[in-house]
Amino acid sequence: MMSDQGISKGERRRAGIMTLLKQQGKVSIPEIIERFECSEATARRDLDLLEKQGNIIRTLGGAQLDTTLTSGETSFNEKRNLLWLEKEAIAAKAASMVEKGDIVGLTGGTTTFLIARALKFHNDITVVTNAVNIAMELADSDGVQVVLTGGVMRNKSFELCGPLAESIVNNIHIGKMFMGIDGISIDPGVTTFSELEAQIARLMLSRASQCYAVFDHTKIDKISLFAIAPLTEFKGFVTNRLESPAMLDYIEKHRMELHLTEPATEAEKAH
Amino acid sequence: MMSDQGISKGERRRAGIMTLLKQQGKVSIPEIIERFECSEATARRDLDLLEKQGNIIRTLGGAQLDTTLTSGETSFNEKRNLLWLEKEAIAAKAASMVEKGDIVGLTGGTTTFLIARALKFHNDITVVTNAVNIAMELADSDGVQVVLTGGVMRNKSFELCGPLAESIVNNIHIGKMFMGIDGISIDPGVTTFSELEAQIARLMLSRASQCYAVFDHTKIDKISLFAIAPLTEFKGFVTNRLESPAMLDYIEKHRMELHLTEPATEAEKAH
DNA sequence: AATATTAAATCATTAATTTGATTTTTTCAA
DNA sequence: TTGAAAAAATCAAATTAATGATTTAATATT
Repeated sequence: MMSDQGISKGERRRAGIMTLLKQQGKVSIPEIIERFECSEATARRDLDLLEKQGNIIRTLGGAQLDTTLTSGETSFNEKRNLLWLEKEAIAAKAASMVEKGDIVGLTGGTTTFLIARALKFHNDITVVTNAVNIAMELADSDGVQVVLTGGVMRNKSFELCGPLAESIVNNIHIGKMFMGIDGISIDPGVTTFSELEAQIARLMLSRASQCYAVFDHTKIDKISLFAIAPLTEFKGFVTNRLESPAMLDYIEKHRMELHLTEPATEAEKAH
Repeated sequence: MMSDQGISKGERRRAGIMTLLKQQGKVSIPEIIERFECSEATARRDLDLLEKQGNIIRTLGGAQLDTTLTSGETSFNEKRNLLWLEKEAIAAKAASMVEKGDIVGLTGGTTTFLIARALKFHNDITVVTNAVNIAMELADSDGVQVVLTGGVMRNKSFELCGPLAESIVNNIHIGKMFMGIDGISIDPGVTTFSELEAQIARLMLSRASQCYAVFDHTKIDKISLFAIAPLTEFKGFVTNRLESPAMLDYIEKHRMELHLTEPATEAEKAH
């Protein structure tokens, strides 16, 4: 059936809960169950949702109005595709490291593409990239200036490579650089599948003040065909979790930054 | 499960339709069906929804961008719709001039974008362009190597300009070049709206063995703000019709080529 | 007017979301 | 600690929304 004016059963119920809350300052779960004839589970879910929207504060057995009327929107959500979710979290983390006025470097890759998407609504930043799809993603963003390295496009991967690309990269300076990679391990360091992409990545790295490798945990202790650089070339790493004690040791010993999106494990905490 | 930051299938499809529209000014229903692998019914429903949101205007067989916001003329849309067919014809004619092994240059613009689309299934050619959307269009084409000039992207027009772009263009050679323009007349010659685009166009022209200006008849005897080059710099012109006797005279006298997509009028035949 | 094309309307099917029942884990108060 | 209450997690049923196939009406084009 068509939703009348966009008011679904659930929305009506949650609106009712808010009315109750405004009337009495707080509500209990049993109260909601009785009043709206729903299960305990839905009552909880409604309160969770309202809390996520920043309207109320959960308490034991119910909820109360948020007295601090600062409407802070906290909307971090769960999704089906775990790896996608993790990449989005990694991208968000990386994007949060970007500040006004920054010159941000992005290589090609899924995670870096998501960083670009996250940067879309930043203001007064410049993004330097060799990925055509990243440039397209940022094309309608007013606050972001996009500089694309030229070069020959690798069909299907959207990456610009070759001497022409290199000649441009040699003429620019990058502030914070985020590099998408295919493998990371202590010994060869950071690696990738494609020789051409490795070369341009290496060059961009050399032009950047600070370079961070961004990757999900499946890339850890994996070695791809072509080496980009040893770990020591990097300012730090952005990933969801890093459970390898050896790598944690290495990162700590070399005073490199580690940005994690998931709650730290015992091993990680120890460092 | 909840999807709130996650983009639903339908939303993604409609966003894709908007991107298509921004790139090409219009879309057809079959185009949507092919591109997004959906039924005719959903394609229609999507367009209806987007129209309801005020973003686009439905036309017979598809939709086009709402241009009434920028130009208040009522009949403008019909004109534009007609022009589309002519631009496609012009693009097809230009594409037919391309041969195996050619190095083809394309500036930004609607007509040149359509040339790129027409070149998609050519084999063993190289396309050099400063337009990001043209590179994207050719990204999945096996027989076409794409070389993108780097540079700063002009947001919304997808064109790469500036010194970086120029430094790359200075290092390449173009065989047949097709230039999109905003105005053409005997006296200042070929002109365009944007200074930056004029400059990069001028440079590409200087690097090309043969350069053709491509335009529809509404550009004839129009003069835009920035001059690119006098007519004599061009090997020839590709358009739908050219009814100006003075320009016909001029073209004949200078032994330049004229490629028309519409049956020649008496005036044109006389030359 | 006749034909072909496009649009609208309808309905069955599929996909997605919401919900309630159940089980497991966590938290709180003694 | 331990038991009771609350919260979270899990799963299947129910509801709702989205889609595609089909039919019917409208519209361009000749």
